[in-house]
Amino acid sequence: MVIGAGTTEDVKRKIMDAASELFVAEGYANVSMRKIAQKIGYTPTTIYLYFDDKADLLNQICEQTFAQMTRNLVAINKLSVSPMERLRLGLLEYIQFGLKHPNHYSIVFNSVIAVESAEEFEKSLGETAFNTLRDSVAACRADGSIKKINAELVSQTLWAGIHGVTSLLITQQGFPFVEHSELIDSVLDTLIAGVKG
Amino acid sequence: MVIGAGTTEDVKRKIMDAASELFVAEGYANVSMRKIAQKIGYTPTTIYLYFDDKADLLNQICEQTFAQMTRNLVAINKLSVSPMERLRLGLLEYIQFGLKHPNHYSIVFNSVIAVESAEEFEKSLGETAFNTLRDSVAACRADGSIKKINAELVSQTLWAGIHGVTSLLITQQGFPFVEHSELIDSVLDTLIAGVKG
DNA sequence: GATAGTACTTAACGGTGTTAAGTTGAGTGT
DNA sequence: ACACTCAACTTAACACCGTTAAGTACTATC
Repeated sequence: MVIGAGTTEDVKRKIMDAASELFVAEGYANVSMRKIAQKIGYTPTTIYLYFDDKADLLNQICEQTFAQMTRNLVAINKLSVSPMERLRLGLLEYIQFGLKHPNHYSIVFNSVIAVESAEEFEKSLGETAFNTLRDSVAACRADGSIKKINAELVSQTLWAGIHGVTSLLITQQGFPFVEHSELIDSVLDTLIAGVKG
Repeated sequence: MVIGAGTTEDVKRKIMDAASELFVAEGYANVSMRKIAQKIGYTPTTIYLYFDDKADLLNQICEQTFAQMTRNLVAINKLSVSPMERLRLGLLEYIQFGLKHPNHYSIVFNSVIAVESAEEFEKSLGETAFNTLRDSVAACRADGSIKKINAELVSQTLWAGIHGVTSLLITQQGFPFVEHSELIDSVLDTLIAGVKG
């Protein structure tokens, strides 16, 4: 095949689509390579022609999803509103995106990432999204709406806060939370009030 | 055996101790029933005489661990310091306990808890620990150091914050965090400042 | 028409959680 | 002393899992 490349990519795409669908519907642990293969009419071994292993397949699916989140966050940072409003919108988008993709979110942020592969891994996924937060905080410091000196510390504090509420709402579904939007607003209010300094 | 009852409990204890040790050392996913059994010189099937299944075994181990956390939190709430100081000490203890038992913490708070069993589950684990937070917040409201009216909302907001930093420090080990104690202090300062109202 | 290489499958290895059925041995009742 | 019961534990197996080495079939090129 000379012009090819289309076919190979098509199969890879079909695998990722099928895996993603099962993954969202049944959760990571309940999705086997055999199930994915069966869904698209292939043998399990075929998947290994396109992905190193199950973790690689899942990582590529998550990377794809989180690339979308980063695009959303970058778009928000370009809006013509005050830096502080942009910051709040970005934090809210992070939470809402996590709640809309709970399985992906849990894979990326609720499972322990081995220290060895962390440097490369973070470069592609979390780090790029986190950079939009860094930018947003820097803009708030530049216009004086945040007084604290250590912008990195502020950014990490904010991340901890929004991750906390996102993660709890995903994992502790049986807990008697107040209404979700009320809790999310409260977390954002609290973080922003606390961070202004 | 007439006075017995000791033996049965001893085996159960041995299983839990062996499982807990492996669990902490190698992580949940890498601990098999066969490994646990081998460690104490029994056959894997013996474990099923004392526990429903692997999840039940792990849950009972986590329950035991988190009972200790609750005892620590209750003790802190009895200290003769101001309600606000007690609140902060309790929040700090939660974070430090999580970081000291990262595997247990991840099982309980970083994996999705099925909605069906959540009511009973929460009664025993999270709920009792969370109640110490509710008490502490109520004391702060009573003495005027927290002005916000909705104490439940304040408690849940605080939980989201401390869970966030605990969870991130456990799972995102490759991320270039500032020094842990600095980040933890920042999260606590931010939450408390934001929550006073 | 032989050659090379791509796309995919067959068959298997070593592992997993879990269960039905069997064994062993100690305590009880007669 | 002998049969019985019952608890504690094991043997053997089932149905799955992720993964890999080897093989097949087809297609494009020389």
